[in-house]
Amino acid sequence: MSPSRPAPAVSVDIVLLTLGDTGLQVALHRRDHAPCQHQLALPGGYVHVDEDDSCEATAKRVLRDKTGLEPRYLEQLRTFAGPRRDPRGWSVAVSHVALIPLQQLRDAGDGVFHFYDVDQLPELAFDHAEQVREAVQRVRNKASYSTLPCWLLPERFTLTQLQHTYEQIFGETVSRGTFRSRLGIKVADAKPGEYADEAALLEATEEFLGGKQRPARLFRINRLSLFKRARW
Amino acid sequence: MSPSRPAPAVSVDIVLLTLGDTGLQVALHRRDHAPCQHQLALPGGYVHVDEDDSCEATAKRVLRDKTGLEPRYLEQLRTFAGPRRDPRGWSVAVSHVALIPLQQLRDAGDGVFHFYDVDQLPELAFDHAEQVREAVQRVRNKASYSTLPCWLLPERFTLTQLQHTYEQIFGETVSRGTFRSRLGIKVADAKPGEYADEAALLEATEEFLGGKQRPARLFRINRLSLFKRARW
DNA sequence: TTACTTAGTTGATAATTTCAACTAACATGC
DNA sequence: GCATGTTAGTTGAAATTATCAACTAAGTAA
Repeated sequence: MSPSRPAPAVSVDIVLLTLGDTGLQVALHRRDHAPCQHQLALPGGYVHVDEDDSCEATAKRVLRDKTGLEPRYLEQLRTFAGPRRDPRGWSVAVSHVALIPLQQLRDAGDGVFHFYDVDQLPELAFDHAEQVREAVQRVRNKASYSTLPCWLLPERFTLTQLQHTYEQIFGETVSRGTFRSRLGIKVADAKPGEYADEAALLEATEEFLGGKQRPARLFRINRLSLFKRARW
Repeated sequence: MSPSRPAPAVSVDIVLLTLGDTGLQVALHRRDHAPCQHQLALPGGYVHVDEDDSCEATAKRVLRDKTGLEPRYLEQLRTFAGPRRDPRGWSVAVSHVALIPLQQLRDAGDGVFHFYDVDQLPELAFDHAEQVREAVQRVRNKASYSTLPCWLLPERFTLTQLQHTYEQIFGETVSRGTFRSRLGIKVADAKPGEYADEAALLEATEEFLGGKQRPARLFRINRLSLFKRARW
């Protein structure tokens, strides 16, 4: 039983976000071909049914081809579909959010993407502006109750760096005490060899980032953790 | 520029949940045709590109055709895709969650669906069991911080009915005081004509459900509201 | 009128959050 | 060495918020 009507085209789009000096930025490229030629657009591509095992696999392949990188954080955002989002007709775009630290993108060489502040978006092709808006909303919301912002930093980072990341995502300062208690960090309580207690959402390493003051402990994260929420 | 490879088939699946005596139940039907003939499956169907304006529209059409109903709550869950979920090859299923009160389903006539407790799922066709698991997880999680359970009740309901709904979703009792303060309900504080104050997440009506005791005020909901969360 | 049942409110207590002040660890310059 | 500056990390008292048992309210039934 195959569908009796024309199947819509299926593509995968990626809202690749990173943290620049001015806050969250999105990676865009200028389209070479019609439709929407010369317009700014999200990276994306068609599913290769002979090659890709899932839409996430398609997203990873597209990013690998464009940047040589594999994002440490990648999640499906939502599927955008309809008759009018692409002038060629009914289409389906499985949209994803990827987070990659800016330094990693710089190290991988550039020229492929232009980065734009998510709060000052230029005109975009297709429904890509809507995809970016939803992605940013998702990231801001998730940042408010989870350790998601860690994926915008290098693998090891200090608590102050992480706090600044949260502040840049929210666009407002957060209290240092509140921030640390939210993460459950109590370095000193830990027994030798384990520097994060039960409640800690980050993994403490033995390394320190020594600058021109007291060195700060470097932390690491393995999986997304959620902040404690009210019970019933 | 059309894709140079075969396009995967795109369908829409719906995890239709309702509240039975024993808790959350999912609507399943037995498949008439191959593949997975005679197996239990979620309602779903192919996108009609000449008819549907979006995947939500496809979902609504499928539900209308099967039940004659339009769900008051419908949201996209996630898109499931890959080469192995359907024996016919690479496929894409845009999965949705729909909530409909049991009474409404009963009134609409039945026979189409069988209802199964979500915690005692039988074997399902394709990856439908995974879709149900994710949908239930989403609903349970969202119930913990929002008024989502309201959509499992008739349009007007009492606070006690709503509390029982939360309890059935969670599978545990909740304190009446905690429950009411979470919803910001303070009926008496309201000025004449408005029975819900600023903080209230429900809209109070002027009607009461009189049983064999003190009548309970009926409430209504217009949009999903989120409980207050910790500030930064 | 009394007893019973469920609806709705209240407020003292318990738990949690917040933040300013404190201590710690380094560098630098005298 | 030692004072000073700067950032890291901790502490705990005060402020806020959550919780639940006890109370009041409004109906039915006998």
